[in-house]
Amino acid sequence: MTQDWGHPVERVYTSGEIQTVGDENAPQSERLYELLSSAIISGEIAPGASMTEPGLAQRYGVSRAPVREALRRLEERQLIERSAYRGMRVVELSPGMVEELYEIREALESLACRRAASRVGGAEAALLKDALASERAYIRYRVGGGEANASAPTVSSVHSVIARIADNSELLNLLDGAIWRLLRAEYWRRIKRPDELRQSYLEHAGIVRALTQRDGELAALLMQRHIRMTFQRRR
Amino acid sequence: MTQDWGHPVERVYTSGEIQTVGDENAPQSERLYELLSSAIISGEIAPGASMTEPGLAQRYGVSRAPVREALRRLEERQLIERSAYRGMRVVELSPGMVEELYEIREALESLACRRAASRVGGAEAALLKDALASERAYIRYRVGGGEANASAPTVSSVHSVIARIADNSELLNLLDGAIWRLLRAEYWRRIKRPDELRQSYLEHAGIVRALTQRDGELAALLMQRHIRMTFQRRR
DNA sequence: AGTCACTTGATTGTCGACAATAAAGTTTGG
DNA sequence: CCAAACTTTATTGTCGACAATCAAGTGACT
Repeated sequence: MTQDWGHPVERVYTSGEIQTVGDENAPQSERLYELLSSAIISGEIAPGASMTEPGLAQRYGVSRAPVREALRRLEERQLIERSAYRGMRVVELSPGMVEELYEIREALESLACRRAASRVGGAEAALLKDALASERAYIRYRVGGGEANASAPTVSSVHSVIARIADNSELLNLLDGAIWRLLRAEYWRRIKRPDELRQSYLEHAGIVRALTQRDGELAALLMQRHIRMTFQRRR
Repeated sequence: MTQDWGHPVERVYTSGEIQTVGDENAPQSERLYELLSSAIISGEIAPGASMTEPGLAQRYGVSRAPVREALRRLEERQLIERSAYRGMRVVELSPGMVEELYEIREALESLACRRAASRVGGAEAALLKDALASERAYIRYRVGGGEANASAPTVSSVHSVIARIADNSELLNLLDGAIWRLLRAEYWRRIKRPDELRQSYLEHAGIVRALTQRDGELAALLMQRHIRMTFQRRR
């Protein structure tokens, strides 16, 4: 259940269920949905890239029906947008939208902190410390010259753990949706900057400290500041 | 562009575009999506009600393809949930989930207030006052014995106006999604209680006052309190 | 009677084909 | 040479049919 911040294929805030990655007998439409969304998030399919139903159907060797369903779901998630009868393209996040998303994250993740603080027991504290530890390990690996590819150690995100401890499934959903879209813009930028990761780690550590002391207000404040800082650090 | 809080068919927070209600040459899947979602929100299709693709297809006189697409979108919006190969049913909001949604509204709508306050000019102040006025008119109508049906005066929601002034399309989207689901549970309860509407109006007025004075922090605080109160007032 | 395997039934997943639509390209008239 | 109407072409919207899948009902066996 270690979800990773680092790998584009995975969702950041997933609910607690076990996600069988290579679900063999999953419907094609589901497979396509996963495939396309990770391709979009990872940037493999560039923002603004146009795609057509027949094209995708042929590329993935299925008929148009499952393609359409996957596309409808992506559209509802606002990862793609259709212009009637003339293809559809991956939505581009304007700088303004990215700022909006960061603002929303501030609000929602502070809320998550407030909720989480009152729910932190021994087990939860351990989870938080684990997350920090794996983040440390990841930074060591990167600083040691390790590349940011699939073989990198898994980083279970502090954000993800907090959201789960907050135990608000609706909040989890929203964060999942919002962050998912951010990821696409942020993943590649972050991954190339060990110094930023380290600074981020320090802020995470502060938040975790506040949480283990069950100081929700402080944790929320630190989280808000952390997200704002993360936004400002993006050059 | 007067969006109403009162009528189940409409979405509460809609973005600025003009919504041609009876879009004649819209795809069937779109029509079905609108139809089903308003039916679900208005309670016409009860929570927990199960429905099948062939059933819906026959009922609305179309094939299964558009039905499936509409259902996939509803599923992505989490208005319905599927249990594999055994029908699908309208999701029921547990009391816990309703509380979660209210909490999220607190966070997001306070944010909307903070943003809106710094953007309030003459035009925006007028919009806010209009919203209050139409709310007053609606209450007068209800108190005067008017029934809560389609012929009731339109209430343009203060919440909706604020969200639009906040000018954050992502925020608008999230509120739309979250509130949409709340509506279903809240609409019929609220509509039957003029006293609650009146109390709500007073709180709205306070928020608007703070906004027109461009006091974002106060407006945010009042909004948070208002939403919490609304939650607590639900018996 | 209880339990297990099988059959049945209904529903979902997927496919290929056809109609509808709108954009791009072509022709024709001024 | 330009513009407007027409044709072409690619794409989307919709349909009916078939295969896959699972739940429930049926019957045989202990």
